[in-house]
Amino acid sequence: MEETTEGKILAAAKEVFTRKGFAATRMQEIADVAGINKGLLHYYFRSKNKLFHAVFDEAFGQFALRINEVSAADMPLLEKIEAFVSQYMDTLIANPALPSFVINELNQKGEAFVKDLMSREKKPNLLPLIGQIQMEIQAGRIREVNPFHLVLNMLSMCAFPFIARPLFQGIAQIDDQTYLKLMESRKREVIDFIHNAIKI
Amino acid sequence: MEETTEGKILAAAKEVFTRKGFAATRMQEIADVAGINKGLLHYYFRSKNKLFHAVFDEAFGQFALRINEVSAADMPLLEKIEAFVSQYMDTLIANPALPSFVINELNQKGEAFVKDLMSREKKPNLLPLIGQIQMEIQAGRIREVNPFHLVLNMLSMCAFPFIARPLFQGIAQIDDQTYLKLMESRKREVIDFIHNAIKI
DNA sequence: GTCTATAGGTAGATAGAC
DNA sequence: GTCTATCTACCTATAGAC
Repeated sequence: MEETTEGKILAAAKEVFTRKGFAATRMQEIADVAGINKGLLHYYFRSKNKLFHAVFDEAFGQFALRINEVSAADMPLLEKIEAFVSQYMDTLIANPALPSFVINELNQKGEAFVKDLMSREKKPNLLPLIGQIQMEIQAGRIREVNPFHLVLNMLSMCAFPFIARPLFQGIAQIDDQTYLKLMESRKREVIDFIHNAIKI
Repeated sequence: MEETTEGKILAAAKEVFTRKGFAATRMQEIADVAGINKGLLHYYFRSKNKLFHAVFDEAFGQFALRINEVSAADMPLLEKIEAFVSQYMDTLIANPALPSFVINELNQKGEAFVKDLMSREKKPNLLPLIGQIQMEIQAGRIREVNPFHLVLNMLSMCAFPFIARPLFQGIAQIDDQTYLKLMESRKREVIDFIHNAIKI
């Protein structure tokens, strides 16, 4: 992020909002992390809600963009799955707290919030990928799976380990660094898992 | 839940805490849902924190119990996977908001909270299941997969669709009932997916 | 046990000096 | 643009009547 005050605020807000969620976040803490005065937050972003939306919309837009790029790419299916898992997990390794942030807020803000989000330009579109899966099935090149569930499986295996990270780290008794290394090796594991699950 | 005042409070607290999370929950709303006076909440459970722990510990205990039952059961692996997916998803269909509640709070309460939780009697134990997977691999009865990741895959595919439910419902534009029906048919799909992924 | 009233503290937002 | 001081509202928790 830039060195401008606005940039420092956005970076700090992203850090605190993603870690604590909207309701538990205090404007004071954002100001402290940014190293500036609390009043400045309101000078740049009139309210907590507006600041939150600046952070959330950017995160969600990035998520949608990444999904759509791969979904609509001109690539053989198996390659596409490999590219998706690899790229998506790299993004998550770089921003481990992001998926739980997005999903928590979607859960808590209610239906109207989601409806509004899906009426934007930058919404995720999985139809190209689902269509491609259907074609591969009809051509007899992969096993007959439900395309919706296949996509859901792929997203689940990529994202869930990051969302449920405290749980698994707690169960397995491992530290942050070890967990992230596990996620690194996980990419290959998930790709192979999916390939074996759908091959004829 | 019982018809006693304490029972009504616990039921209401579970409903509101799971829907809004700890920070966004108001004691007043719990009292309203329970149909009682706000002061009574403090009479029965001294503080918001204590009331929260009563709800959370119960939910987490149930989760751990279910995991451990299947993990340690005396069953062939493929049967065990089938039983786990089927039973676990049934629980989630009956309590769709529970996993995101547990996981959100684990994310937000910090490391000390998780450490404390894992030092209890009722912690989840996946070692028996992982050991059994290792034995099957050594016996050459399933493909060589990383046991940790296999278990993670299974849990991910079961739980993630419920945690990310608003997202997928928004993307797919379907209502609550349709989504739950999709989850019903998903059980078979996930079981087959795993079997194909690990078979020789 | 159950209610009303209120204390005490905190957080978002604003006003105004510099 | 940036800071200090403060207003206002809300929320947890308690005190006390019934």
